[in-house]
Amino acid sequence: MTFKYDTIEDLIGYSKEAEGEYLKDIDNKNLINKTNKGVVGSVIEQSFFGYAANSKAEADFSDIGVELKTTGIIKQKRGTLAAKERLVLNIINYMDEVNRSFLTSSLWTKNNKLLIFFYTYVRDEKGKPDYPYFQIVRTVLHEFNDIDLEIIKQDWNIIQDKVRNGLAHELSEGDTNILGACTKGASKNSVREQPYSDIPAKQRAYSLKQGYMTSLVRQYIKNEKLISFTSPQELQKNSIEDIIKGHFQKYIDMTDEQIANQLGHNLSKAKNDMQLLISEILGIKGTNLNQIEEFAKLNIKFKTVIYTKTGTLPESMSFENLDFDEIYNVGWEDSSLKMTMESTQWLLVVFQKNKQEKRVLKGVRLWHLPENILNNEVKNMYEEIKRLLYEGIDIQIDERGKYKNDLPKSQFNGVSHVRPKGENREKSMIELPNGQRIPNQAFWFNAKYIKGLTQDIL
DNA sequence: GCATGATCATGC
DNA sequence: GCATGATCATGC
Repeated sequence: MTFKYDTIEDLIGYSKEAEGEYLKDIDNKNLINKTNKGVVGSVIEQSFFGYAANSKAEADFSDIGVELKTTGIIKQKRGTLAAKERLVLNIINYMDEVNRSFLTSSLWTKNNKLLIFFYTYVRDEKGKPDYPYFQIVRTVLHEFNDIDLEIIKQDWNIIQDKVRNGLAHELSEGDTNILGACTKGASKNSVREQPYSDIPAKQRAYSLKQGYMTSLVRQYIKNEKLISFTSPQELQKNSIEDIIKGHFQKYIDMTDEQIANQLGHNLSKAKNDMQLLISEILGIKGTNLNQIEEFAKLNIKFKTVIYTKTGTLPESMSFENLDFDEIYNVGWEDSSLKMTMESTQWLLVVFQKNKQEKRVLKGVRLWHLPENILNNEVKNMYEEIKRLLYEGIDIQIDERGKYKNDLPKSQFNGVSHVRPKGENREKSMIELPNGQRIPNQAFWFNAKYIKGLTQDIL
């Protein structure tokens, strides 16, 4: 193989020429019609750069230490941009990687400089990917900053520790923050040997998680500025969760008013007020949490959990409105519900009301939905909704004008349910794919389930 | 106390 | 004008 790029600058310079181009105009080898999965990577490698597909261990542009990657951007409901998926890096050879240090790891040697082609992932009117009209919007040489690097090192060590303890078969993407160990292979049966156990482990690859990729989209495409609340030095000693907990520690057992007073913050009824207060607890004034670098990169969202003075948890936890058109058309694996639930970490901020009905901070916890709950209870609920959309939902109106339906209730599996959420009746009616009309519905975690996750904090 | 339907208030 | 966080209302 010969390369015409003697320096990284040359390579970047040439890559910039792809910006604005549609895939159909780059594809001079007619690859779009031959392949589909990974088609963007193939077109960029073979047509734009003109070299043959490879799966070699060294970086794609090994002379200058650069690995080529392509990644899709989607537009979300409200117009914001997000990464379509995690970015998959190299496969983890458990037998070999376990003997390496971070700096000599396959991860670092292959991926420390990434040339990323961001493209818009668009669909045709049938909902299928419209490959010819994928557009390269930005090409970037991405290097990890010091904060990213410390978090990635922590993540790499978490993965290493599991392998060293003979637990490679128990690896899960939820274990880590930026660097994931995602399954990779033709089927569930794609397994590999691991060094300290006889149990075959699923084949996995390092990945940059979706939340992190979305933060790159925001930085590189939208030119958003993110503000950091921690430092590389602090991250060398502590995990993100411990750092967050440390910031909250001195406010525990204070009411939200007392916390606000201490911070010189005026509590308001604004719905982002709790976000502003949490930002201030973390030492940043006047910003929503999504502008904090670590929250963006780790895809941390917050939820308040408010117990009564007697220790009951009256309210379930609501999430996005369900998009019934999507559920009707899209399978579980590609659903936005699965995407949201597997890529988000929730900062649960737990309060309990005191005798005066004031909210008293009891503690915080970083939580993500465990993989087995996602792939069983939540998936089953999704499939049940899908079944009802095909077979018709039983929608009734009682004598008081309340709508009743047979969508999954809290008894369905003890974890989640479907429940209306929206403005008043007139404004919240939506139409289902089969033409039925129903009040807007959202996804909820049952109060009991949330109680089980947080009760010990009281 | 719990389940479930309903809707307010505000930001984007 | 809609999405979303929060909470109310009602019946058992």
